[in-house]
Amino acid sequence: MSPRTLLQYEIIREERRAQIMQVALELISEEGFANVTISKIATKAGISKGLMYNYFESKEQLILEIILEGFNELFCVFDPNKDGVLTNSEMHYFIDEVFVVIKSNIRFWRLYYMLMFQPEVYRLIEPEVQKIMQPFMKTVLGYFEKKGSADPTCEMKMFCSILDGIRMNFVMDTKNFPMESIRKKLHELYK
Amino acid sequence: MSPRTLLQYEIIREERRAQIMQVALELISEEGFANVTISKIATKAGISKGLMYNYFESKEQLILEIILEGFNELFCVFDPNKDGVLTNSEMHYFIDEVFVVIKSNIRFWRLYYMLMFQPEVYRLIEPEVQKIMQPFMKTVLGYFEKKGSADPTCEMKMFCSILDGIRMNFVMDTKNFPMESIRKKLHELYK
Amino acid sequence: MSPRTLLQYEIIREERRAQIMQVALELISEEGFANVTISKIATKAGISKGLMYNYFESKEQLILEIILEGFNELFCVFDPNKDGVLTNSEMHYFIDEVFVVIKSNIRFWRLYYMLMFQPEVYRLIEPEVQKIMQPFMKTVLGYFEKKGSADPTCEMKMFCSILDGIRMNFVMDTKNFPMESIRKKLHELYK
Amino acid sequence: MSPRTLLQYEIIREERRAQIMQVALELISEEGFANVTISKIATKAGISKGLMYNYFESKEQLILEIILEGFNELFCVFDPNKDGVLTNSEMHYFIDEVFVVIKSNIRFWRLYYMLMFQPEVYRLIEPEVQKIMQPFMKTVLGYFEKKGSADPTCEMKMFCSILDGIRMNFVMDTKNFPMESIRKKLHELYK
DNA sequence: AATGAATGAGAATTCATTCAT
DNA sequence: GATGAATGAATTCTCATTCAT
Repeated sequence: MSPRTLLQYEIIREERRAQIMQVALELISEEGFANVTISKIATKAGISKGLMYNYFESKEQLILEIILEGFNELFCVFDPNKDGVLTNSEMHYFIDEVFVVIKSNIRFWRLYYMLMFQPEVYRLIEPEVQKIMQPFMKTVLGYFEKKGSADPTCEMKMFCSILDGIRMNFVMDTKNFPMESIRKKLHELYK
Repeated sequence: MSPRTLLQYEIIREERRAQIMQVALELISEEGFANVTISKIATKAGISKGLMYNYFESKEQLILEIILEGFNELFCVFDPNKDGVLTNSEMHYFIDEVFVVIKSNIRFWRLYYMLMFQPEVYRLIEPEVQKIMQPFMKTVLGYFEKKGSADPTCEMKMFCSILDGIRMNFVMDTKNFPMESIRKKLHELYK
Repeated sequence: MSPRTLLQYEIIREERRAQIMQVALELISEEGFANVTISKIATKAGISKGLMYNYFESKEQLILEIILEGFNELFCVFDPNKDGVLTNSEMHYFIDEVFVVIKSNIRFWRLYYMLMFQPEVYRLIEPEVQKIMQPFMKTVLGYFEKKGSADPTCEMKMFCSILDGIRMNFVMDTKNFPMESIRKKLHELYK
Repeated sequence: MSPRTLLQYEIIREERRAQIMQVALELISEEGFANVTISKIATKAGISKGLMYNYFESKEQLILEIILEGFNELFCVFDPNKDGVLTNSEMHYFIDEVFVVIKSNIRFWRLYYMLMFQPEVYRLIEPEVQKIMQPFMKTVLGYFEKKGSADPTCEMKMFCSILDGIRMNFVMDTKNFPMESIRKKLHELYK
């Protein structure tokens, strides 16, 4: 029989990669970081340990790729127009998007906050995080400057902290967190 | 010299315990959770590995005790008067205290947020966390109810989220976080 | 186009085999034994891992075939005439040939000495080595006997040792070894 | 009971280290390089795998230490007087010593020649080898210069090659190599 | 003939914990 | 109380080999 075509191999690879990343994200999200082993991921993905290394160079790389992919998905959302200037209505669109994004990817955010507090892992992703966060923060800063805030930097940090706090509490206890009213409250706060 | 009394031994023991816990907290805070071993703690504390087990049943127990002690220190602060009712000025005293508490024990809070996102560890401390947080949240809830808030639960969750967000960003990047202006901002927000 | 004949297939097959062996020899010679994997050989040879097993039963077999083929190439040289008797001038022709042979296949000799010191691999090739070396040694022994040496066996072993030492030092540091003057020195020694 | 004294621990450590190195050298010598695992060494030494790492940082380090210790034992022999000048009688003392040294440590020399042909391992020990070999070669070079040799460098390389060849053939087949007559032959050669 | 995904056995290494002294 | 040698289970990672296509 003839061998698989390159395309077929490519498809298999992409599916497997996605599957492994998915499974790894689930496991980390559920069992915490330290308890997830290559073995567990492989078992849950229904493949052998060895095959993991056909798709990812190392456990570290796998984590890195999961987190980077997660960030990449956020990219478009967090940069609504290219001039980096937020109008009032865009600010509120922004806030809504924050809530959409977190609700649609709880596990990623759980992983994100896990990593934030693991210095040795965070160091790995810091550059990427900065690359995404910086323009976002700059845009927000610009917004407060334009509004004539007395201390725009403080306002911006406050805004980011509030978002972090909300996200954090939401991923910690998804069921009981009143996301919808919090969203409204936030709109009100930045009216 | 006369042999030490039982009391003296007890005091020495307690000091040793406290020292070990202190060292462990420092190490975890600096090097992250996964990289701290019993060996490192023992070395930094100037004792042998074996002796660690004379003071703490297991590594898990050591962590648990660190976190519980940290919470115990917060107890008094977070329950200013026994009726659990906050006046306006008490609320602002409260806010100030939050900032004092975090600034005076950054490492503890770093550990706290580390553990928040480690499900299997968090499970261990959850009861304690609840025991401390519940009265606090109830008090805050009462405050917003008394103020006639339309959705006091949401207000309370928002308040807690904001505090978490601030603490989190502060412990993540202590040097650059504008703690003082954020504190003022917060007072303003809850005027 | 007409399909290839069986003969053509056979030729292609042989060429492929030879190429794989060549590539393997290069890799082993450059990167050492332990670091050469079937994967690397296949990649460098431009074929798939799987196909390797179409040409060679196992990694061990591949090594074996490389070394045996190397020896086969030496056969003719080391047995200049069939009576096994060396005249004086043949002895010197011999010495020259030793130098020609080693210079023309440094990598093979490097592999040869690698294997000499890997008992478990050497065991595999020992019979072949013996089959080639024995007549050679016998011939050399005869030479010294005919010359009336007091201890021809010792002379023969000495001669072989010297050759080994020269080869070894040459393959170890090809660039700096004064091969030509050593060759002359050797001729002088056995004048 | 009182704990062991520092001296007692020191003694235990030194004995264990020596034992492990001894066992490792034997195993490598008998089974070849690639087939010796930490597991095998531990088992033969009657200890757990884990304990190996209490004594040696890594497998690589263990090898390195074995080879360096072997070289250190040779140091004194290979530098008979400090001026680095060999008289005729010293040269012959030298030759005798070469034979004494190799006969008394066959396994070390087997390991040495194994390593010579493993580029990736040899790189590790090359500096040490050079440090020991260089003065030796310089001394031998001086000897041939003083004797008025036409090409002292070539003479020196030849001398080294012969020694290598002899050592190599001896460790390869200790039983059948006529060491004593070869020694005499060598004396004769450099009369 | 040809591919490369997949396997599985085994390698090095780490570390919480135990234990004889 | 105090030590650190010793254990053993678990972890990451490698690679020769097989196999469906």
